[in-house]
Parts: sequence; structure tokens; C-alpha cells
Amino acid sequence: MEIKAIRGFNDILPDEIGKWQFVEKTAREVFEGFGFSEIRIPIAERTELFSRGIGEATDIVEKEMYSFIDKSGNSLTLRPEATASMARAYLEHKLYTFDPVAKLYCIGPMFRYERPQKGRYRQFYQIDAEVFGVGNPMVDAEVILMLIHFLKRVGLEKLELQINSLGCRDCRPRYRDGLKTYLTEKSFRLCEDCQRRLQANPLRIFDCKVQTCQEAIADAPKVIDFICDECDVHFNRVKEYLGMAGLDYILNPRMVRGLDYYTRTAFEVVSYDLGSQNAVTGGGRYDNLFQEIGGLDVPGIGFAIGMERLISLLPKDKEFIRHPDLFIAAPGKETHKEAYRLANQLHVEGIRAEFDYEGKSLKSQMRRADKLKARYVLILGEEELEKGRVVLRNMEDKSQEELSMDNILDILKNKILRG
RNA sequence: GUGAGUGUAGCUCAGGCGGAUAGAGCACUGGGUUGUGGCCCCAGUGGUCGAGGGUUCGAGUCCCUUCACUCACCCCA
Repeated sequence: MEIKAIRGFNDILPDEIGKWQFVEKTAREVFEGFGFSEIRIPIAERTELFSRGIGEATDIVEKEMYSFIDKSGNSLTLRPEATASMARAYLEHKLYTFDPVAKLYCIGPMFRYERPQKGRYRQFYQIDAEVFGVGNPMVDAEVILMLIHFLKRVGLEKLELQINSLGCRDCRPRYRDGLKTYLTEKSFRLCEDCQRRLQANPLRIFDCKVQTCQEAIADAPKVIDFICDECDVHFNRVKEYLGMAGLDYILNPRMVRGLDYYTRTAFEVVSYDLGSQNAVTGGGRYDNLFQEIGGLDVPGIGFAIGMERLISLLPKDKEFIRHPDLFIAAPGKETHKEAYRLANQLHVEGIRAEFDYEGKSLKSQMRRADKLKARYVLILGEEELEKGRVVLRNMEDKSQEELSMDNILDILKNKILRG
């Protein structure tokens, strides 16, 4: 039996890698410009980092983690998200001693055991950006601004920014209880799932697509009505600063986050071209995370971008594949060796040169040059080579010129690296 | 974890109510043009029909099991 990749784990093939490289490169440029530094964190951590950070009762921790016992008996987990690890690294290496404010980003794969679907895989890539050590709402707006700027830079326009406030440790439980009381009276109108949600996480009922549940919750109290004065002030400031930056947003009082550590500002960017998994990106403030994982009281805010989802939205017509600059066609035995020698010299100069290894007919080599979309073909014919001359053909406009072999390297460098 | 749909060549898909060597287009290789790509023409390579079992004289086709993919629920980026 042929061995195949495991379920929900995908290969990213050469014909699509250009998009990935483009997105990563753009993220680095934009984030570095905003003062962020890259950090690389391990792919596995002790399981308790996630169970304490993300929250025992969340779906991620309850049923989606790739956990295993290693040979020394420790429970390890393949990272389902990056924030907890980044916070751990900040604490462990005492990055706050250099500067209490840390702006970090991280690009890499995450792992969650879920049923694969459009925009949802078991190994998926995220671009994460986090700011640790600042509680000021200015940073909330700044992070969102950077995110939107990045999305524009990669060419996405038809997106919707949604924001909400989730309250804090003090006011959120009050809201939760209030909502629960309100819905318990109407529980007979809720679907089976929502009956369960009512006990486990009543906020999730906002997400339910069942008609009667939507009706039941239509006039339910909203988080914003319950949040404490400090949270209210914070949220108003965030909105003010977003306005100052000229950003359009939609208030979505029903937006809920699935990770327990989120507090106050929560945001999502959704696309209606994505299907069911419509969040390209999501994030928010998490002022309790650091204490949950046993560290100092450090505020934080950040977001994660789903790379697969983002890439599926990239303009289809844009060309991301790199083609050879030059194809060296050498139909004869001796010229074949010359092609090898020249190709290697060109590679050292950073010129993407290709040639035929099999010694096939000129026609066959020309066909291959065409298929690979080479810009130029250098024809090394037996007769010309004896005279020390070669033919350079421009594949686009079909023009040809005969050149001397003596300084061919310089000529090609001039033509290709400048053109 | 639940539901629905789909698995035939590298890709997209035909294969009537079970019948003899399983097809097409594209792609690939070679040739038509002894040294010049795309278009055209000709030829060739390529399949355990997802896997396992069953029914039958006979299974790509019918039945069961299983696996994978897709979409949705759920959940989230």
C-alpha cells in the first residue's frame, strides 16, 4: 500500500509556494516596519501550558489537542496556537528586563484534531503578532491598524472588520449569569445544542444558526450593557483610536471568542468568500493569560491570521510562480557539456538557468523551454560554437541575435539581471 | 464526534437493466520539420476501476464493511 500524507496534513506544492512566500515576506516587512521582531517557538510544549492558558473547558483543550506522553513520562502537546508559547518565552527569558514592552511575531504550523473541511485542517499555518506589556487601548487600535494594513498589502479588500468587548474578569461573569438567567426563561425555545450551551457557555448561543434560537436571543442583553466602567472606557478609547486611524469597523456585540484568556477587546476579520470558516483572522486582548500560566501580571494583545484561508482569497490572476530566466539549448554532444559548464556559472551569479540533461533534440529542448516559460533561450550549436559564437533567442518577441562566446557571461548578466 | 455527497489514467470526466481486450479530452514522450517553442497532424506511454469481502457462470456496474476526499454541523484562525 502506497503511503499517503495523514488526514488533514497537507503538502504545499511548488506551484503554490509562491503565494506562501509572498504572504510571509509581506508579513515580515509590514510587521518589522511597525516595530515587531520575529520569535521562533517550539512546536511542542508541556500540555499544561495550553490547558491552563487556553482554558480547561475550551473545545481546543477538551478534544482537539495532539497530546502524547514522551519517553520520560511527560505529557507534551503539539501547539494548537502560538500565544501561550510566546507568553511563556517572554516570562522564561525575562524579556521584560530589557524592555517591558515586547512586540513579537511568529509564523508557523499549528495542530488541532478537528474534522477537516474547507479552510480547516489539522495542521494549519498561522501568522501571529502579539504585544506584551501594554494595557493602553492605543495598542489595541495600533495592532488592528497593522493587521488591516497587512491585509491590504497582500491585496485583500473585500473584508469586514468586526469588534466587540468581552469585559474583564470582574464584569464578564456578571454578564454570563445575566444572560443565563434571561435565556433560562426561554430555554424551551432553544435547540438541543443550545440547551447544552446554556450550561457550558451561554455566550456561544449567539453563534447558533437555528431560527428559534436566534429569535430567543434577539433581545437578550449584550456584553456591552454589562461591562464595568473601566472596560467601557477602554472600549470607547479603542473605537476612538480606530476612528483616528480612519478604519471602518462593525460593532458585533455577538462576537465571542473560543479561548478563555480573551478579555476586553476582541476582533475578527471575516470574508464572505470563504464558506463556512469565514474568519481570516481573529484576536483580542488577554490580560489574564500571563497569570494563568503562572507568571507576572502582564497585559497582552494580539491576533492570528489563518494562512490557508488568507491564501485562498488571494487574487487568482496574479502570477506567483517563478520561471527560468534562461534555457540553454544544446543539441550536440560537445555543446551539451558546454551547457553544463555555463549553467553552473550562471547559477552562481543568481541567474535561473535551465538546460536539458538528456541530450534531446533541439525541438524537444525548445518545447521544454517554452513549457517552463523561459524568458530567453541560448542556443549552443555545434557550428557556431566552433566559431566561438552562440544564438540568444528572446522567447517573447522571437528576436534572435548572434553573440560572441568570449564574454557571454557578462552579456547575459547585463540582459537578465537588469531586464 | 454527527450528517450528506463523491471515489474509474497525472488532471477533468464518460462507461444504459451485470457480459468478452475499461474509454475520451487535456497532460506526458516521440515523430511530421536531418538545428528553433506555442497552432495543427500522426503515433506511443500510462489503470491492482480507493481497499477488503460477498452475491453471480460472469462485477467498474449489485450488496456489506472499511478507508480517503468534499461540503455542512460543531468549533475556530
